[in-house]
Amino acid sequence: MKQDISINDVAKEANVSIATVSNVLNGKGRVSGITERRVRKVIEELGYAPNLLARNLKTNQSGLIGLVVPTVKPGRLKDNPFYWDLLAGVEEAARERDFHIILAGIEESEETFSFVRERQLDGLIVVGAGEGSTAIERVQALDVPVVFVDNYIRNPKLYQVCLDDRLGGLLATKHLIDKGHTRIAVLIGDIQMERIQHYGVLQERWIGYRMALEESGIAYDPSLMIQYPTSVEGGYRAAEWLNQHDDVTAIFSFSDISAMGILKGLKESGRKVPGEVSVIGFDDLFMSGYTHPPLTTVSQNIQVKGMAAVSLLYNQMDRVSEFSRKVVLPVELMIRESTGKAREGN
Amino acid sequence: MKQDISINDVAKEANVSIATVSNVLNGKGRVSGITERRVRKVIEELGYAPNLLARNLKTNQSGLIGLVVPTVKPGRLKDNPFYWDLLAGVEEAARERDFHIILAGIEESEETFSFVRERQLDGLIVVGAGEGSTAIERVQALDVPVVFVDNYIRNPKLYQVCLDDRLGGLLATKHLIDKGHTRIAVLIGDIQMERIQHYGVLQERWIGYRMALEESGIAYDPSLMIQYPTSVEGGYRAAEWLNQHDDVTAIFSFSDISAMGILKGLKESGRKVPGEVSVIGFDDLFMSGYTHPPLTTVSQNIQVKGMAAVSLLYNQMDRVSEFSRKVVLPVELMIRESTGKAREGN
DNA sequence: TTGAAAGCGGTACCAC
DNA sequence: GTGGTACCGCTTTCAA
Repeated sequence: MKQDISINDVAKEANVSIATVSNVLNGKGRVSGITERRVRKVIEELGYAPNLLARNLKTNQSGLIGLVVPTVKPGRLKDNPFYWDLLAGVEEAARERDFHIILAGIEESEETFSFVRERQLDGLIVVGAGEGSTAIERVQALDVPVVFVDNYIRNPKLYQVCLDDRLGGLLATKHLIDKGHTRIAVLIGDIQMERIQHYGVLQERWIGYRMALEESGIAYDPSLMIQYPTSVEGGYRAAEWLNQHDDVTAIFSFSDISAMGILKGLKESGRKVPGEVSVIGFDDLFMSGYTHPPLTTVSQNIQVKGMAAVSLLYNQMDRVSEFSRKVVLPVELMIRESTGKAREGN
Repeated sequence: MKQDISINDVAKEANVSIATVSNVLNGKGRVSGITERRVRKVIEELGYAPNLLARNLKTNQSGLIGLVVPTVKPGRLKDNPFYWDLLAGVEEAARERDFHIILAGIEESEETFSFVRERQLDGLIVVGAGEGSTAIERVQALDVPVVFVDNYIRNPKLYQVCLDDRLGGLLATKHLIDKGHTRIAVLIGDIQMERIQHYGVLQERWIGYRMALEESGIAYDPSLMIQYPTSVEGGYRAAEWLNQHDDVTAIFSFSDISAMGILKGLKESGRKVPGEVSVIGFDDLFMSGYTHPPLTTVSQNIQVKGMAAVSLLYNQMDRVSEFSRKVVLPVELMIRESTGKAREGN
């Protein structure tokens, strides 16, 4: 490790005190133009860079924002390209104020979030923790600015950014109904329906789904809720389910990832999309326009989501008073080719 | 901000000195079992967590690994799901030794990497900097453990992890030739061919391509090198190019991302894949099995790549002597449905 | 086995 | 305008 040049070296070289060097560094205090120039020159020459650890120790800020994303297996980040876009948005917004992003995969159930305090993080963005989980309390106990992304938490004190999921669910379902579908399955995720209120995102989409049915006078049928995981594999299995339920002509997958599994499974069974079954997803991932057939889905701008989260964090740090602590981002129906008219004769 | 409990508070509460607390924390020095128990109890009660900023300031280590990924537009991370997988691998490996990942998008040309020294990063993983770029020298000047991912740098002193790109190029091309193709275009990326030696990854794949041609006695035709960007958009434009070059029956895209653009473009022009044109990619991204048609491609395990990079970093930190500083990961041909027999009659 | 004290590299207050 | 200096919270000699 190369020995670092410290503020002392600069001060010595420039024949000033470290206080003065610190002043020119931070533009605080009064420093004469002449001195400032000299100091800057020395800084340049020596290639001095301040040690943020020291600065932060003193100021008690780290300039670090933690991004907490869920893991699947212990220690393995969830395999979803979604997160990269989110991260990109977060990074971009953080960079504007010279924050850096520290990334941590968290196993919801057990993790302690101790690194937040240990590293003196200035803010935390938590993605997708269920309301049931104790993670939320634990995070709040940290007493650090936090923004929750894609959580539905019934607490107006909390800063959150989420989607208009309900509208998304409504739009998607309506679209299917418009195409003549009445038996519409939902790949809802690996949850028990009794506990759906703990999964806000899913619940909202589900409510939207039900609203659409209701508007059209179609009865809600709980047996149409497929409780497989929101993953490619889960989608694949959902395709099998569809094969055994021939009266079902359409399926609404609550994520594009699993919709892709559905598409794949259906294809392997030789069933036509949308000829025999219509498939609609949610997310509009980068690749969703490239599946076979291109996936009809509910679109969201994930990158903007990341930026919104950081912005909310800044509000907290700046103690900006706000109208609402909750940012709801819009959704849009993206009609492509995986949905079509319902088959005749049911 | 909640006022933090410091080591002083613990010491006071436990009636010991801070040195003793420090000792039990780090398992160093000698501490009697009875004292240790008492201290631990207090730590527990107070919910004390050590301030890493302070510790790191003292020890001159940060427990942080920087992951540097390229940006496209100023401040915008490159939109490629590839990176998420890489990150997942890095995070997983880092976590094993309680390192955290700090993420930074870098605009190759100008960025100073000053944050590496400012934050006292313990290691750096740099993804995809071209040999031409000065980034490499600048990084080395930092004098911190560095691993380069997907760079080809002809410097055996450097730690690198990369793929057997040449073999990948060879395999892909051979596969096409076996199917009877002789006019095989390459979507090589947005570069000038004279400067290809600055883009090691591309160059290696390209060499593999040429080797395959040579083995089969097919002449290399420079006019078949399409110099559009390695992006969906670039691929889309490449499809237009293909439309104007009817004698070309196959295209080898140096990334799956751009292959998807090709597929899309071809489809919109009503051209059949692989009936009229065969398309082969490189990467085997998560979604490549879900395109239409499923993409034949050269497969790599990106997550393992990330883990390998961290492992190489550890070697440096531990001053482990190694056989080679370069890890070459294997590739595998993944034959799916976007490649087929060449059209009759040329 | 334990504790006092000297830093690590900065910031910021206060005196000059 | 500038400099002296007391911390920030921890690790680490070195004595006791």
